Amino acid sequence: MNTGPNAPQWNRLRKALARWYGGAKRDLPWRRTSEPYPVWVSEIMLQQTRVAAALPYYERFLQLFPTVESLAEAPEQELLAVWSGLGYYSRARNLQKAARQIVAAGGFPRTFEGLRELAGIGDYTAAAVASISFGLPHAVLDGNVMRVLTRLLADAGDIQSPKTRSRLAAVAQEFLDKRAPAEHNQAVMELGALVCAPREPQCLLCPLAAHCVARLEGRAGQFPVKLRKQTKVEIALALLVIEREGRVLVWQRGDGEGRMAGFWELPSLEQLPAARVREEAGGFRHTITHHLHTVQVFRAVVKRVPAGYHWRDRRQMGEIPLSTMARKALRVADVD
DNA sequence: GATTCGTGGTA
DNA sequence: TTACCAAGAAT
Repeated sequence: MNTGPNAPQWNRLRKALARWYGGAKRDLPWRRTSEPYPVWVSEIMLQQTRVAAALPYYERFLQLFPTVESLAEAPEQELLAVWSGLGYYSRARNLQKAARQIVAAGGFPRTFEGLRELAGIGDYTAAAVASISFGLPHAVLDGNVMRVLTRLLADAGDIQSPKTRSRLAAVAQEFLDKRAPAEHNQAVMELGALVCAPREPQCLLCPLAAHCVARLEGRAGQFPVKLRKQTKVEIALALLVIEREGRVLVWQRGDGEGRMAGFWELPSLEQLPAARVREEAGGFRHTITHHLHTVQVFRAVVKRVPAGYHWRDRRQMGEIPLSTMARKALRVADVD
C-alpha cells in the first residue's frame, strides 16, 4: 500500500465524498430497503446494465417474485419471460439457482464468503450485498469505482488485467469507510455514474478533485486505460415470419447449458429451406456484443409444421421468453 | 487470463 | 454510422 508522503488523504476524501453523496443521492427503488432479497436482485440486474434499463424490470420482477421462496419455485419460462429483453440471461438462471441454495440453507448467507458461493455472485455482488444489507466492511470494485480510483491515482494499468484489478481492489478497500460501508460503496459508484463519468468528467463538481492526480495533471479523460478491443464480426441473417390463423411458427433453444437456452426464436431461411417466401417485410440491424447482425425479415408459408417447430399465438408472444432479435423481426412484420 | 454473454444509450 | 460502455460472472 502507498503509505509514503504522497499517499492520498483518505480521511479527507471519505468526508468530502460523504458530504457530496448526501446531496446527490438518487431515490432508487432498491435503496428504499436494505433487505437482502431486493438488494440482491437489483445488484444482479444492474450488472453491465444501466439504471434506466433495469428499473422497469426490477419493478415487474419483484411484483411477480416478491420473495426468495417464490423465485425458487418459479417456472423457468415465467422467469425468462420477465427477464426477456434485459440481456445476459444466465443471470436469471443463476438467480434462481441461488434462490434454491438460499431456501435450502434456510436463509441468506450473512458473510461475504457465504454470499460469494451463491450462483451468479462474484466479488462485486458479494461485497455489495454484504455492505448494503449487512453493514459489513467490504469495498465494491465495479466499473465506476475503477474509473474513480484510476483517475484519483493516475493509475495507468490496464483495467482488464487481473493485476491492475487486484491492485485497485486493495485501494478501494483502504478507501472504504468502515463505519458506513453501505453509504460509502454507493457513494463511490454514484460519483462514477454522475460526476466522474467516462466522457467529459465533471471535475468542477467533484468532491475529490483537490486530491485527484489525473485532474491535477489535466488528463482525467485518459483514465481508465483499456488496451484490448474487440474486432467486429458481420453476420447476415434471413428470418421468417410464418403466420397461420393468428399464430406464428417458432422453435425453442435447447434447455441444455447453451446460450439463451429456453428462449423461443423465429426460423431462419437457412433452417427452413422448404419454406416458400411470399414477401420481404423489412429489415434491421441488431448487435450482440461484437456480432453485427444484418437481418432481413420475410413473410413465408409452409405446407406442414417441420419437426421441432411450434405454433404460438401472436398475442401470446409477450408472455414467453423471446429473443430481442425475434421481437424486432415480429415488429417489422407487424406482428404484436 | 482471455472470451463470452445482450441490449440500449450516447456522442 | 461507429465506437464505447453500463452496479460482472463464469468458463
